[in-house]
Amino acid sequence: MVGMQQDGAARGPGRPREERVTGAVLTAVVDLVTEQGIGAVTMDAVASRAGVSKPAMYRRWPTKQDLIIAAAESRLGVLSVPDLGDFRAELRLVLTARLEAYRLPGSDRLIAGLIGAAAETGAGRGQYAEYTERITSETRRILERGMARGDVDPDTDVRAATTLVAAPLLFRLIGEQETPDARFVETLVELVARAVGPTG
Amino acid sequence: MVGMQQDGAARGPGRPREERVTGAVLTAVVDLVTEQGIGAVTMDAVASRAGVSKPAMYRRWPTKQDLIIAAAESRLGVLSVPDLGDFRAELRLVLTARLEAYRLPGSDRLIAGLIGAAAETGAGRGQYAEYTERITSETRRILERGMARGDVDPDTDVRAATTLVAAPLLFRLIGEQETPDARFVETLVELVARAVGPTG
Amino acid sequence: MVGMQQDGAARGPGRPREERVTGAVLTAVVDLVTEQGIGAVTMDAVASRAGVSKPAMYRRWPTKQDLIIAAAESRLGVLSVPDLGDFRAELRLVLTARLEAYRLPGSDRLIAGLIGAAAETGAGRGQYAEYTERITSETRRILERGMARGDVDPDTDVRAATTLVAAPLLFRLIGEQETPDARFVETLVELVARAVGPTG
Amino acid sequence: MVGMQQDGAARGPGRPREERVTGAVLTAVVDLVTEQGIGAVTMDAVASRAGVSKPAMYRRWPTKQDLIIAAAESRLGVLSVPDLGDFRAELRLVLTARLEAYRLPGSDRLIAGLIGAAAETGAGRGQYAEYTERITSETRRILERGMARGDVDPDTDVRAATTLVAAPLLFRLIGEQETPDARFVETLVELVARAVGPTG
DNA sequence: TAATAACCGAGACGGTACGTCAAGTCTTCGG
DNA sequence: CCGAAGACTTGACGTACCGTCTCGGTTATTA
Repeated sequence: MVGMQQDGAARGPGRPREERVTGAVLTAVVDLVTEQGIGAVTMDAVASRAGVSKPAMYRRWPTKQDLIIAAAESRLGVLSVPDLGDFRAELRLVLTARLEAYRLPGSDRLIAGLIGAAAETGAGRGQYAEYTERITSETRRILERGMARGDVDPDTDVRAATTLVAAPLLFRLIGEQETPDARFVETLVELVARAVGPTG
Repeated sequence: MVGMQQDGAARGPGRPREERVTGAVLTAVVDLVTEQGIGAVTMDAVASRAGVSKPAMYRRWPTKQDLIIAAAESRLGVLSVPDLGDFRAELRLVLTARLEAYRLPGSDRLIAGLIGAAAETGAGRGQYAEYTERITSETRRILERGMARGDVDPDTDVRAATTLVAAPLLFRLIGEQETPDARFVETLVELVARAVGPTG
Repeated sequence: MVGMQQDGAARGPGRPREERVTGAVLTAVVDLVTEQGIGAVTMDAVASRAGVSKPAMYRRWPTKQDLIIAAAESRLGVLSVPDLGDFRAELRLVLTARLEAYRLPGSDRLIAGLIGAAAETGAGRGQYAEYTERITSETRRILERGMARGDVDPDTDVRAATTLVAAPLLFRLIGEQETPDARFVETLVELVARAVGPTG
Repeated sequence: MVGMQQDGAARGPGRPREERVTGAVLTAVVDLVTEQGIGAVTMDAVASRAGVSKPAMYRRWPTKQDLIIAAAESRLGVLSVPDLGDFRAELRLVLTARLEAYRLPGSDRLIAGLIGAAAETGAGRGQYAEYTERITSETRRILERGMARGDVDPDTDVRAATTLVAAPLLFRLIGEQETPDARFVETLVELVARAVGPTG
């Protein structure tokens, strides 16, 4: 998270932050995006909807971008894929997890808003890259595991292959403006497996 | 284009629009984005830089989003790939053309701005989808040609494969915040060719 | 009038001006003021309502102020009071003529607009003063006639007295926002007659 | 005043308005009018000159008209004339007070702007009438006092006489475009005193 | 128990951009 | 040359949003 206090640390003096605020704000952002698009995500609108004051928000997220990123992350469980002994199966698990996140209502607009927000400032770009990294890292791990195991071609360019896996779902959601479905995931698994599978 | 008059049509009464304005404005947008990022693309700034008045701009593009979309489109030549007798070669040609467009300075910011702009209004979405269609249509054609020719698996899901081709370059540019290079294109050609190549 | 061609003069080459335009425009101004206030008197609105083009208007009245003054004048017949042998009677005639003009619907707004228009530019001020002069000149004449005749105090300051006569009707209309009536005129005649009547 | 908070009242929650803003803005309006005419009274210009933001101005005065009216009012001290035992003397005092206000530089343009502003909106008219009321009320009072005392004709129409007193100074300033002087006031005192003095 | 420190809602603040509107000019076509 | 139609520049309008700050008050930890 961005700008959040550590939990276990010894709390300093003064009134502690109300837990209520953080949750209410993130929920308000997601709801507003879902119902009315990111155009409706105004700091004032979020504050009003969450029943919270603006300073309380800015204490937690120093800019709007930070808030939107946090809201997007709150929809994306951190994924950890165990070794299933099979590249295809692990790949299917990764993509299905992403699919589920993308199928939540408003995800498309939230992510598009995220991209737009990152584009507006040079400042927000680092945080956005970090966000992307989180999306791709698990894919990289299963590719490497597959190479070690032998069901992925050992000559594969891992970074390129990772991009190949991560991009299509997002492109369908944002570029083609269409919510991806399970069939699409299944097709992708097949295509990617053939692309990086061991040669002949 | 958005809101532009037909060319050959008989002109109505009144003073005709000055061609100069349209070109100067689109150029100004692209230049501003390139030099200072979309944050600098203010309607006033564009007007000032193009030596044009704001009302003249709003007559052509009713909102800022429309203007940004039009500017992005003005950077994208319509691509037509001839039959080269080989799927790999045609695929390389398509991706290289896209690569060149993306390597133009400021393309990343322009496209990110485009996504953000489209996300802000329900209105802009149709135009954005149209923009995506232009990116993907040629790819679809060469896939179909390949299937007819026999160097693409006849069972391939064409739409899914199209997405697989179009997405990674864009993801690298926008998501990973990195300008793609020729090596990446080469790797992609190889991966995609193996993914959709004839089985066995 | 301002900026109008002489009538009898030898006309130059080219299409002559249509008489229709002048009348239609002045009527449109008065109607718009009456119905919606001077806020609605836009050059475009007037042109549209009169079924006339803007250049045609600007050929006749070089600025908006000129047009408004012309419209105001079109409501104010030039007054000429004959010698009635009695100051009170002549004064009553002058004030009644003004009363009738002021009672026309929209007169208050037209005059207030006139003042506002004159205030906006140093340029319009001369024309406005000329307009005021036309209002006051007849009053000055009957005062002088009364002094000669003997029913006005020969020591009267004519300019001050003229102001005393001209001002109250206008003040009631504009300042007190109330349409003056015949009783008010009668009272004014009495008050003014006592103010400037022969002493002793 | 227009839209201003009560003084003694318990203040509501939230950051209180800065007193500085109100004063600085009114001063800026008066200065701009004085130096360059009401044509120069732009909301942006006022804001810039007062060192204040536009929204801060619009929070206090919802339209430009309201601001101009408020600025005009800020130049008009509330007048209270004591019983001097003589109608002429009290009348002279009232008119001299008005004269001084009108002689302040820029008063003519400020008042003309005020009339124009009030004319543009139905909304502003109430406030303008209130402004006029303030000008005339003290005159009404001294007339009534004079009637009680006996140096004013008991049959005088008080409202008409009030108008007779208030109007000429303003007409000279606005209509005749001339700053009134002490001699004019003296002449008016004499004329009005004869108009309403006891008969016979 | 008192002081202190950080929190809370409410809402005003400066700044900046938005999209609109009006005035007055200019350009095309046709009469 | 006049007319209608409509685009053009200039410049102001009133609004919206961002991120900050100032209030009066509350809630915890420390002295």
